[in-house]
Amino acid sequence: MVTRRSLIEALRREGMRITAPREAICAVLAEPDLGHVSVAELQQRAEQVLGRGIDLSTVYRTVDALQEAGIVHHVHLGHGASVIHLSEEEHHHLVCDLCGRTVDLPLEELGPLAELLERHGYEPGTVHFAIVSRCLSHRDDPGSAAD
Amino acid sequence: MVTRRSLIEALRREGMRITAPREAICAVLAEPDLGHVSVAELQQRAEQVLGRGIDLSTVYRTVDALQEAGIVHHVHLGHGASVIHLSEEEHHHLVCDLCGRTVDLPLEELGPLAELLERHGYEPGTVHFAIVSRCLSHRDDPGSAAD
DNA sequence: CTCGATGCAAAGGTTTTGCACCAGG
DNA sequence: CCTGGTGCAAAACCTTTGCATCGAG
Repeated sequence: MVTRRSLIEALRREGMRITAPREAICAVLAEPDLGHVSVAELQQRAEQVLGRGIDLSTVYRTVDALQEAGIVHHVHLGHGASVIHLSEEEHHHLVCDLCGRTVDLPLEELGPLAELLERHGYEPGTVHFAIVSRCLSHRDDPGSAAD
Repeated sequence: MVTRRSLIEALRREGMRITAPREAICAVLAEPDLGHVSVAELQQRAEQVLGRGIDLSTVYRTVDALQEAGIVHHVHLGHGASVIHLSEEEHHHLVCDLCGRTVDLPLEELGPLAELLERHGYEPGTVHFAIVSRCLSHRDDPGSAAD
């Protein structure tokens, strides 16, 4: 279980300073039902927590710091902005190439894939990834994508 | 086997006009050893074929047209620009989150995954996708990503 | 001749960077 | 204090769009 405090502790352990914006961002990331958020969403929520504005670049830099610390990862889910999620949350994504609809895949479902990654010298399990395909309602559409 | 001519025929069949830039782009896409190219690379190669400049927006629009026709797809391989590849070339990618190193996966290796996609109402087989993980030399690195 | 394609330029969205100032340790 | 974080502004990067002109059919 990740708490606001444990995230902040991790930052401190990395020799990073604890500032108000970072505390707010950590608070948002520790929200129990948080799936994955874009940097812009993270900014907005953190601003609500903090009660004042936080610059986007600050959010980007804080996310970088949290990535350095191995606490979060970001993934590019097909088109548009990337999303941030806790490294602890080991799930992956199925993304529809056309409508962007996303389904979370629990780790257990990817057993066979792990072996495949391993065989090619890639690390299974640790990193979040996205599988882009097409959902039911777009299965037989022509090739145009949604960007 | 995809040839320059077959690509152009496909465009014509879609009611699209055959212009010099499009012929050059099709010629590049038909190159036998072409794996996947970014739009910028496609532009540069097509300019060499054509012997004069082609505007980037023209390349984007031609790629869109070829996507409409179902001839090519584009994928976002993690960070940076997306890459274009022939739809016919049914392979997928393992991408290292940290260094961008890419391994091509033949379709056969993804058998188990197809069943998984199917179960979640996603279309297996048709769409190119990328699996982002970490390659051997970065397996135990901290979280920082390469963007 | 007509409509679609082109080139150019401008804008849009995401992410990064430079810099002066502020504040955590 | 001193170094690192912040906000602001500007830039970089990828992609899309508006518009006048050109050329394929």
